[in-house]
Formats: sequence, C-alpha cells, structure tokens
Amino acid sequence: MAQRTTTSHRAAPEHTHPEDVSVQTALAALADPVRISLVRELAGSAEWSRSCGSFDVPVGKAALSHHFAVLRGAGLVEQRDEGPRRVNRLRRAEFEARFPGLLELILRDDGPAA
Amino acid sequence: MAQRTTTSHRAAPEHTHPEDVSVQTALAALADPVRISLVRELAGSAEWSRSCGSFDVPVGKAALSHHFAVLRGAGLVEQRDEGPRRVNRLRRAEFEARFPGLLELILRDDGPAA
DNA sequence: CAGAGTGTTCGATGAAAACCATACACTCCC
DNA sequence: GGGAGTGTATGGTTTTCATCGAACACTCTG
Repeated sequence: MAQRTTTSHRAAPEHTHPEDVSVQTALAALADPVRISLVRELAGSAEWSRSCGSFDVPVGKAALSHHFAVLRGAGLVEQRDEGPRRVNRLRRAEFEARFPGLLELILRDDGPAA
Repeated sequence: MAQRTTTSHRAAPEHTHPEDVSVQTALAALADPVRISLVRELAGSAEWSRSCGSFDVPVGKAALSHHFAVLRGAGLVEQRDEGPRRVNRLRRAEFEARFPGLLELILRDDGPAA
C-alpha cells in the first residue's frame, strides 16, 4: 500500500473557504485576543508544523478546540489529521485574496496592546 | 461676535484617535451589522452632512447612540454638535493611515451577506 | 417660557459568546 | 488489548454585548 501520513478513521474537520466567508465573520473571528495569538503564532511557524495543543494560550483545551473551529469557519486555518494530532496551516494566500491586507494588519501590528 | 456654527453648551463628544486604537478594538467595532451599515452609509455621504438620527438602521435611538459611541472609540467617526443635532464624519484618511486597507474591505465588499 | 426635535444616560432584559470540567473517540506504543 | 496522548462533544456557568423603555439634557422655534 502507498505511504499515507494522514491515515485516519476520524471525521475530517469541516473547512470553509475564504471565498465563502463574509467580512463580518472574518472580523469577528479576528476580534478575539486568544485567536489573534493563535494566528500570530501560526504565522511564525512552518505549515503543518503545529498541533492544536502546541500553542501558548491561557485557555483549557475545550475552549481551544472551539477557537480553532471558529478560525476554520472563517477560512483562516486549515487542519489535517496526522496520527493522533491535528496539525494546522494558516491559509495565508487564500485569505489574502479574499480580504486583502487584513491578515497583514494582525501580523504586523505594533499599536496599543488592547 | 464671530459667526459660530457649532455653538453649544453641551459636553463635546469624546474622541479617540485611530493611532490610539488597537487592532482588536477596531475589528470588534466593525464586526457588527448595524455599525457596518452606519459606516457604509456614512462613506456615501458628504462629511458633516448626516446627523445621528438620519441613518436607516433597525434599532432604537438608545442603541444607535451606543453604536456611535463605539465607532468614536474605535477612531472611525468624528462628531460635532450643530445646533440641536450631532453631525458625523468618517475619519477616512486617519483610519486608513492606522489600518491600511481595512475600511476598504468594509466599503467595497461584495461577498456573502452574513 | 412652553413645546418639539435630537441625542445621551440609566436600568433592566435577552441573546450570544467564552469558558471549564467531564466524558468520549481516535491514534499510537508497549 | 491496555494505557498514554490528543482533540472533540456535551452540559452548565459566567461574562459580555445589543437592545429597549423611560427619564433627562440641550437647542431651537413659536
């Protein structure tokens, strides 16, 4: 049998393409401190290199799972199952095509903390 | 006495300059359907031409007043008292300087409704 | 000065969102 | 198969936010 890194009998996570996301949904997804952290940390890592539990955010894993679901629903994050963990990728190009400049604002920000 | 169009003994509205606004605050301000409507309608009108009550949004005046306060706090709107009414201006250039492209996303959007 | 028009403030209500603890499902390794 | 590791689903609590009604403040006009 051919080699498969994504062997899984789990239900694949549901993704929403950025094209199908409203501005309001996109903004709401990014208007949360925890999710901003996740996106920034994700942007600073190689694609598919970070599992959900590897992020440094001050919430339990249930809440964390919820936040990733929101990010998926906003077309910001793509997930894939790799063995026991679920690894992530920031959908940079696709999201940029749909909302030009928006991701940049989050990543490059040097303004007031809150 | 010199002519004054802004004669008022009312407390001037408190404004926040876009420079002092965090990304998170800006996004939160724009992640609301009513406020998106206000910004869009405002963008399509001449500066200082629209009083608060002249906008077509499905909320009472108490809620409307609150929404304008949020927009002021995000550096999106400037207000001035003119006789009995409070007229508005979209802080296009200043907001664009602080958050390049963001206002554009709201105004030029043609994506999914919600 | 009385009244109409305009907008803010206050208090309360309802809905949405974030969060946690627990329980469950799946994968890997022994 | 048992157990550790990882993530999701569920149920319930807390917080936050949008909204309204009513009361109040200010401006202009009659």
